[in-house]
Amino acid sequence: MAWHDPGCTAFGPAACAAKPHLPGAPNLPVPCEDFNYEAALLACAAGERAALQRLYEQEAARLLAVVRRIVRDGALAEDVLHDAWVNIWTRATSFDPARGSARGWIYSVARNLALNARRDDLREADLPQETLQVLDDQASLAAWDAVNRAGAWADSAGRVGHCLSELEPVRRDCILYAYVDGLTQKEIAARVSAPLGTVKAWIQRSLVALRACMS
DNA sequence: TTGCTCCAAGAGGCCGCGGT
DNA sequence: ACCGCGGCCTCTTGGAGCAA
Repeated sequence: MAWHDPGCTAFGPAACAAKPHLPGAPNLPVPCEDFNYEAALLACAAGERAALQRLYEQEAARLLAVVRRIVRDGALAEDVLHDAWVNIWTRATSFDPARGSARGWIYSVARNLALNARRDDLREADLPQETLQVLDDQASLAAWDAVNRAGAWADSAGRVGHCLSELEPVRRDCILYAYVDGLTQKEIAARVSAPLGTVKAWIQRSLVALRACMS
């Protein structure tokens, strides 16, 4: 699944078209804070393919980061994400705005698929049944959390953005390269033209600073 | 052909040293 | 005290070799 419509074209494109990138940030799609997820999802349910494209442009990068953190495998994450978009498209009609936010629903779809993929990997390792049950419980909790606490999640994401903006640009880049783009520390060092040891220290200290800021 | 084991290479986290 | 830098250690992953 690959669309090539650059930039943010969410509902009300004028509202976010002028939104600037973070200074020096990686070239990621620009998420729109006022993106109407519910309208996009309902449009998907009505068969409007362009709505799925807008959702993809809005959330693809962040969903990939979330999935990648769960499955811990880049190629598998992309497969999971592909399945997630298919599910979002085919199951959009089952979304009920009365039961939770559209964004929470989207993340619950992706997260459940990611957890299932990870569980399948672990099952291949012949894990005890009780461990698998725990993973099932975690998947249920994750879905529940995503649907019922979407507001809190958004607040948290906002705090992350604020705390990231407090970091020096080059250090913020390192964090984004590592945890959004999935680059290795070696690749990051090459990209920011800094010694590997320095990049390691920057990431380590920036994470400490982020934790302190978030707490 | 498949499955298993071993090993080398790479990645990331932690820590210490030296400079400012 | 803080920061840049690099080394060390641990863990993961992928490939080679071998046996069933």
